[in-house]
Amino acid sequence: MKPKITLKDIARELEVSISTVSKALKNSEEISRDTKEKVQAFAKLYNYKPNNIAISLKNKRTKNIGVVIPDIVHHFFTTVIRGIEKYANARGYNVIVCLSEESFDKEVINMEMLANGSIDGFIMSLSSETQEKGDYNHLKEVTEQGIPVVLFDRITHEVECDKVIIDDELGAYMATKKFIEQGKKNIALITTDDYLSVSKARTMGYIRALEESDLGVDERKVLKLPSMEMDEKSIKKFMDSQELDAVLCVNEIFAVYSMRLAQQKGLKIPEDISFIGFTDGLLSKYANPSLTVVSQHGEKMGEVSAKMLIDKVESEEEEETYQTKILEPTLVIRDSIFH
Amino acid sequence: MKPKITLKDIARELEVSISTVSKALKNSEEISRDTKEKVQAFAKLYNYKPNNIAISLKNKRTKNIGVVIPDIVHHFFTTVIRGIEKYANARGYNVIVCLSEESFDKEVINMEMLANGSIDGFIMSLSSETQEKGDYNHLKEVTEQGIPVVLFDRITHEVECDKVIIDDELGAYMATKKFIEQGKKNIALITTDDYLSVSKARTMGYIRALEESDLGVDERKVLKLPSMEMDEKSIKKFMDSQELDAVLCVNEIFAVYSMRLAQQKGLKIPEDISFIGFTDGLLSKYANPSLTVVSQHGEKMGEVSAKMLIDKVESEEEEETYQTKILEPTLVIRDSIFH
DNA sequence: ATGGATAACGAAAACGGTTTCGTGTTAATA
DNA sequence: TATTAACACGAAACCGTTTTCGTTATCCAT
Repeated sequence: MKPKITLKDIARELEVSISTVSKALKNSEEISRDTKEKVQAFAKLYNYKPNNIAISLKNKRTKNIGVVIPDIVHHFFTTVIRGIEKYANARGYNVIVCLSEESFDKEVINMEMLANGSIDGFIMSLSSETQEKGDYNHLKEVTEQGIPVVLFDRITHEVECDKVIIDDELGAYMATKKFIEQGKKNIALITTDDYLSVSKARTMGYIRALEESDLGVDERKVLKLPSMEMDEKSIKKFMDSQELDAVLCVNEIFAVYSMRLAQQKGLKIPEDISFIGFTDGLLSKYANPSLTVVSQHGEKMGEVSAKMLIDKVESEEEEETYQTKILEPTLVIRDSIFH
Repeated sequence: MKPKITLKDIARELEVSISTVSKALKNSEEISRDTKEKVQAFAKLYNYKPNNIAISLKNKRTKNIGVVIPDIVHHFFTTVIRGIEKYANARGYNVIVCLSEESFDKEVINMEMLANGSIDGFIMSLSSETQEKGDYNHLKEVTEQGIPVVLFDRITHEVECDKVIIDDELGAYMATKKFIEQGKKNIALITTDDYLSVSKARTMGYIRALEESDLGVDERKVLKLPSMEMDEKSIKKFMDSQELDAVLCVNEIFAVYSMRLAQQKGLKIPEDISFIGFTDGLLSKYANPSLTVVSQHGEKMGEVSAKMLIDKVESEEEEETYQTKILEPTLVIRDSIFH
């Protein structure tokens, strides 16, 4: 086993001071050509690499960014992470991923762990429990310490920080409008309780589209589940209780499942009943029929979030000005609606 | 903005030395009750938390583990990460995720970045490019420096380190045998080139099952794609070229896609043709019909990997003894085969 | 009064770097 | 020859902890 070599080791071997070695490796003008060459050759030979931790301590910069998300086994979050990771990596940053698993306590603990010097900033999406409680003190504490935070997707307006969201209201509006244009009359919505910021916005978009049309909103056509967890019984009961010809769902799982229920009843998709979901994941692409979705552009969202965070981390000024970037959703047309 | 408070700050305010503060906070016997209470009260009041970086430098322990995987937008890797994260977190470790994106160079760069003090050990799954090249020097360098490594799923025997895999050969054997038991005669395999360790093992299991039966192996019934990337044309051509009554696929995407091809030809699943895939993801569960799969137990795999790594990191002795854990795959029966 | 034990605390080194500010030597200039 | 500037390098502080090893002061026994 050959352990890592340090500046001190090089200094000792070459009989110069540590400062000289440090400067020589940085090609400082202060050091003579001779010495520099000697030091650099020696360093290369023994594969010297500076210790990240020591540099972090000195610079008060870790080049790590903390990502705290509710779940990783959801396609959307996964793509966001990929976007963050790609962008951050290109700028020399590493990504520390922590999962809150929709739990307020875990979110708090994770943030506290990371806030003590492990990271330069946070990118996060709130757990459902946090949004339900409406308690954002852990976020406020972090921002008060001067640690930059970027909130994405599941955000709150009670914390002053940068934010990145897609226009969920618009996405739902576009989808609902599409149904209306295609002559659908009984358009249902399967969503979750309003405390989830995204569900609330999507519900509003659905309502706006219907109110703009002659159809109007029928509350019986809206199913609000307690969470994003799959709840087969409630969906089945809902689907069985009425005649529908279009269903908008806040995620792809609900959509694919309700498509199957419709198929089991012998309905033809999209002729008898059409479906649109949120999240452009594998499921949508390979479902049968393939599912039309409102794409949230997760990877783009991750990229934008990472850029905002790193820009703030690296900016000298302490501007207290925060922005909210709103990305446009797009409709990815597939076979679950008319083309 | 109130910046983080340090030992030095407390020492100055309370007019004691830094050492005294440090000891007082650790409840050292050396310090008088009075002083301890004073210090602890002050620390609590100002919410003192030790700086992780400083502690890391001192202890030469970061409490971070590096996870390097080819891709994160694959259900299997995602579940592994979740397993790692849960276990590591419970033991006070954070997880730094780096994506190689199936690229050898990125894998090398990521490892070099992390190996300079940022992490206490690696958990990784090899990129396809690395397995294709067969160049494992980056892994060897890391282990030579005394940094523990755990390889999972996509492993190599050329590196001495702990390993965690599922018995891919057995998984494919079980699946193929199931087809045979159900009277299937023309059993195809859609896999990738043998350089991917998992594909090779699965192909071997498929072959063993067939050879044990009267059927024997027909090379025309085996499709080897260049990578795990979806290749619709090749699969379509393969499926159209012959009469099959069962198909085993090395992932769920290939399986779901070929199921759809069969359905388009008017074949009934599972009566006319049955399907089994690898990876128990969303797709399998919500496909229509739902897909029978060989479950790889990703979360368990992550947990086991994390346990092995952390145990090694925290063990004093430098035992040079490595183990390979082989997890048993299980068949998750769904509607794409007879029940 | 002297010696030793004990209690309570501080100084300083160490972790591995970066960086500021000398300092000694040499060579050029007055 | 004396002064000075340039050159090449080293000492030391610093980042925030932990930890070892003193160093006082007090107290008790002799």
